[in-house]
Amino acid sequence: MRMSDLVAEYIKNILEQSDGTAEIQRNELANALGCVPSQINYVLSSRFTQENGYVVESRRGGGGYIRITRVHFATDKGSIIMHIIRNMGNSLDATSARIILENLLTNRIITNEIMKIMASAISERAFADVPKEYRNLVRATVLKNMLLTQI
Amino acid sequence: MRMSDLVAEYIKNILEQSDGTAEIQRNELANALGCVPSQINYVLSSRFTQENGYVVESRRGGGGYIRITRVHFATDKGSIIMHIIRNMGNSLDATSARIILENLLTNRIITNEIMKIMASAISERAFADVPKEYRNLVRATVLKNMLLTQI
DNA sequence: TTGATTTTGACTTTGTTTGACTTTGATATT
DNA sequence: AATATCAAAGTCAAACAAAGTCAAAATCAA
Repeated sequence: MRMSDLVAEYIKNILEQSDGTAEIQRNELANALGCVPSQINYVLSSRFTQENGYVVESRRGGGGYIRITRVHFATDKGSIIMHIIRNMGNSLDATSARIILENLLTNRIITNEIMKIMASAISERAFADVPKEYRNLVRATVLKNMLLTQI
Repeated sequence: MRMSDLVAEYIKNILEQSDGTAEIQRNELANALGCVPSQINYVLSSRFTQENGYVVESRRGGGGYIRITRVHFATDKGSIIMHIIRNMGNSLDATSARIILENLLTNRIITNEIMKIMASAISERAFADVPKEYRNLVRATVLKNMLLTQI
């Protein structure tokens, strides 16, 4: 079996047993499974993606950690949001973003207040400092991140 | 748990219970929590900053003390948020952002849900596609935009 | 056989902890 | 009043403890 699959399985196991959240230490885990630490990063970025419903947070320095959270989308709301995330692609222009948010509001998946926060976060104005060629990429990533908190 | 978080929590606890002001003795506290005295200074300078609405005063010598006060120059949500926006500058690293949001939550200026949305929108991962030299600029702009919706 | 995926490791960045040394204020001593 | 002593807190840089990045090398699959 591939190392990366082993790592993925290991993390999924923790998620199962803890109902959705796994907090690991990169070096420790790498050591336990007998791989280099950066392998963990590879697995996280290739398998525990937003599209698959995972949120990954981390902190460096003493007492650092990597936390993987699985959002489970059994509800209507959840599957609608995941559907959007999966179909969004990795680039999103401002107009499409607005339409997505309006639809979410219309269908009462998110509240008006939350819609406004999200809209403000991914507006053209918010990305004024981002070089043009990256804006739509960032917009997609940021929106996916925010939507994942709503499941 | 990190020593620094422990110290921060301890101080915040006192602030809660005393409605806004904590007076400690550095050596005593360090001793009680089992850390070196300068750790306290580290925590104060990294977590209880002016931008986050804390004032730290102290006195050396016999009978010395450190007093931490939580201040809200304004009492309404709007002015507190405006104060933060004005003092943020145009660049903001992930750690400072985290601390600002944590403090907004602690002081009940924003709800937990909104804190999470904002945190997800400005996390280091959300900006993975943004060239490094722009990330902190974007983070500041995005956060300001989101905070403005809360006024 | 060639393009995608995985593995590896050297190097970077971030955040925390520690301790030696300095400064300041209060109190006791001359 | 001047000085010595003691009891705080402050500073700063080095050591430590994580995680992240990136690209080369190895492997796999079509």
